[in-house]
Order: sequence, then C-alpha cells, then structure tokens
Amino acid sequence: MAADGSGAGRPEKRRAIVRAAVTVFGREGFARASMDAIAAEAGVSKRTVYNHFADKESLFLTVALENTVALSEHLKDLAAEYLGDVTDLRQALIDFAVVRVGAIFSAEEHGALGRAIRAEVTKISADVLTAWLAAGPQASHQDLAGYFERIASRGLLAFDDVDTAVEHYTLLTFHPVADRSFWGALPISEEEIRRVAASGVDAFLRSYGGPDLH
Amino acid sequence: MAADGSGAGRPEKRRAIVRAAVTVFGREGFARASMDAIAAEAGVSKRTVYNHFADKESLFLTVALENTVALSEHLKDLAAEYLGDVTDLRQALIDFAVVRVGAIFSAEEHGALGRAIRAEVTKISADVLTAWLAAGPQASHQDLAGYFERIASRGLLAFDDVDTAVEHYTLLTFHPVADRSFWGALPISEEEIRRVAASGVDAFLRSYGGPDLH
DNA sequence: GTCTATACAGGGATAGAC
DNA sequence: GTCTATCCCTGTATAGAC
Repeated sequence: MAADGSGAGRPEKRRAIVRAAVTVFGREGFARASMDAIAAEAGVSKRTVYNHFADKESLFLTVALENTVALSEHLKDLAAEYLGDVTDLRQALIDFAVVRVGAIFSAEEHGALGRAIRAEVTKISADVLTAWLAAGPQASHQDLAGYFERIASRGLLAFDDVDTAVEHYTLLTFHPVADRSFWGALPISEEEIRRVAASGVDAFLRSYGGPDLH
Repeated sequence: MAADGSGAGRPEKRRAIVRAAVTVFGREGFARASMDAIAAEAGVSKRTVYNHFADKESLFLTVALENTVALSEHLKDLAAEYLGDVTDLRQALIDFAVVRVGAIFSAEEHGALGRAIRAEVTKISADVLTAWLAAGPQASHQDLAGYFERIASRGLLAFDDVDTAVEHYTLLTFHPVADRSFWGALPISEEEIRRVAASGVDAFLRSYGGPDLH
C-alpha cells in the first residue's frame, strides 16, 4: 500500500484529512496534536487516516508542503495584482505588504503551520526542509525579484543585487509583524500593520529608491 | 513547601537543574522534554526537581526568564563595548551586529530556548509572556535606543523616531540570520553573518545616516 | 532533613488488529 | 469503526543513605 497520501482511497476523504490536519497541527503544534483529534476533525476513522498516510510525521510534512504551495500561489496572484502595473510605487509597496501579511496570518492557519514547522525544524530532515523552503519562502522571493527588476528598469528602484533588495523589503515590512505577533499567534491590529508597512516602505525607499522615483 | 524554585533545598542543586533544563528544553522543546531527562542531565533525582519546581511548566518558565535576563545583560555589555564610543559608525554597527548574533546563537542554548518559547507562545499566559518580552527583547531594544540617540546627537544618524530606527537596524542585521538559521537551529557560516551584517548596515545607513556621517 | 533510587498510578499517545 | 497492545510521560509515594 502507498500510505504516502498520494493515490489511496477517496480523494474527498484525503482532502478532509489534510484540512483537519492543518487545523489541528496549527492549533496544537506537532507534538500535542493527536491522530485521534485529526480523525475526529476530519469526520473519518483513524484507520482511514493511517490508510492515506503512513504515520503522523508524514502526514505533518505532507500537509506543511501542500499548505506552503497553496500559499505561494496565492501570494503570486497578489504580487501580480499589486506590483504588476505600478504607478504609485510607495503606495503599491505598502498595499502589497499589508495584503501579504493578511494572506499569511489571516483566518487560514498558514501562520500556525509556519510556527509548527519552525518548532520542529531540528527534527525535520534536510531534504524535506529544503523542499519546503523552495516551495514556500524562496518561491515568493523569486517572484518578487522579477517585479523588482522590472520596476528598477523604469528607474523607480536602484540596487546592485536584487536578492538583497527583496530580502530587505521583506525584512522591513513582513518580519516586524511576524515578530510582534509571534508568527500570527497573537492578534495585531490592522492599524498597526499599516503603520509598520508604511514606515518599513519609507525606510526601504530611502535605501533603494531610484532616480526617477519622485 | 515553596516548590517555586525560590528558597527550597541546596542552591547548587537548583543551579544544576536550571542548567540541565536549558539544555533539554533547548534540545527537545517543551512537549518532548521529559522531567526524567532533565533530572538525569542535572545528576539529581526526579524528586529533587519536583522539590524545587512545582511542575514542568513552572520549571520551563523560570528557566526561560532567567535565561533571557542573563542574555540581556550580556548584550548590554556588548553594546557598551561596541557602541559606547564610536569613531567609525559603519564598522561599529557591523561589528555589534556580528557579536550580537554570536551571543544569541552560539554554543549557549539561547536560540534553542527562544525557539521553544516561540513554539509554546499560544500556551503561555499573557502576563508571563509580557514579563519575558520586557526582560529580553524590549530591554535590549531600550538599551540600543540610548546609544542611537547619543550617536544621532553627534549628527551621525538622523531619524524622527528612535524606536523605529532601532527596530529597522535589528530587522536588517539580526533577523536575516535568525530567519535563515531558523533561530539558531541550522548552522550559518561566520562569513555569511558578516556579509549579511554589512549589507544590512549599508541599507540602514542609506536610510538613517546623519548629515555628519561622512 | 535533604537527597537518591525506584516503583507506581493514571492518563494518553501511536500504531495496528479484528 | 472499535478495540487493544505497548509504550512513555507526569507527578507522587516509599524506601533508605549521607
């Protein structure tokens, strides 16, 4: 039997299990989450869970990877919407920062799963972690880099190294929220998110604003 | 009986327990760590652990708080050494960034405990978390703010809000390392730390460099 | 009187059997 | 889908040792 979550059983059961696992792992973390709770949340028997996934660990890793893939695609759409055709760069960078934080830390348990991954990072194999990074944070980074290059070619940004510029943008606009909210564990007001994004973007543009910005 | 870790029993036993708890909680996280393992690591019986600390949770919180207090004091010394009497601001900010990262993520398990706290943040009471933040990150932030004010008064830095400036310095020089290494879980080369610190400080100074910087 | 060593009760977990 | 074997953990209890 496969038991790797790929081909066995009814797909709608599998989806229910994955959704339930996101919820429970997100709420409890890996160690506290029980397979009983996940089965109950999914409305299936525990046997069905073990039919689709070999064990707790492989369920967790599968769920984490699928979740980060879905999030990356969502972020890609948001980047296209906010950074694809920029007129007011400052406003676009602020707005994108706000919606990005919202996408990662809102109702869906992306933030909680991110926290769970980070909590378990010493127990995760290097391969799996590399795959998770590539599908998630690095994919978003690459996507942003494309937009930054295009914006720079219009003279609105100026940098030697696009990767450093992207990283600094993320550090100044995303990480303050991630840090204060402990990766989405504690609430943070919409107003504070906007304030942080604005001050981060202003600092970013003082560093990386191009000759034709104003 | 007190059993809050304050007055009972021999102090050297208590110290051994706290040291062992740092090691084991740092290595395993809260949920995986067992009181048996902590007792064994400390070289005392489990009963002695329970003689000093009411339960696993209070041991963890005590250890986390004491650890962050010690780290803050160490960082305060480093700040005084590197930022107390600045001649070359860029070099001072880079050097301090490097030693700060080293202090937090080197051999001592500060980073591991920080990760454990972040993993448990949803289960920690607001009071305890507030106390931990005040004794740790916020204390270091305040300390840095004092140095930044003094440096700004010499015209080497310029900012409207010292707290934002300090936060951006930390975001640009500390968080890249914390993020890449997953708060110290994965190794990161000295060379990369220096490179990240330099590019972070350069971006910081493009934003916050004062009129008399050059 | 504090510590060690060990055993044990009670609960809960994974994983698998039926 | 239920039931259970097996294991591990917390926290307590019961011995005796320095």
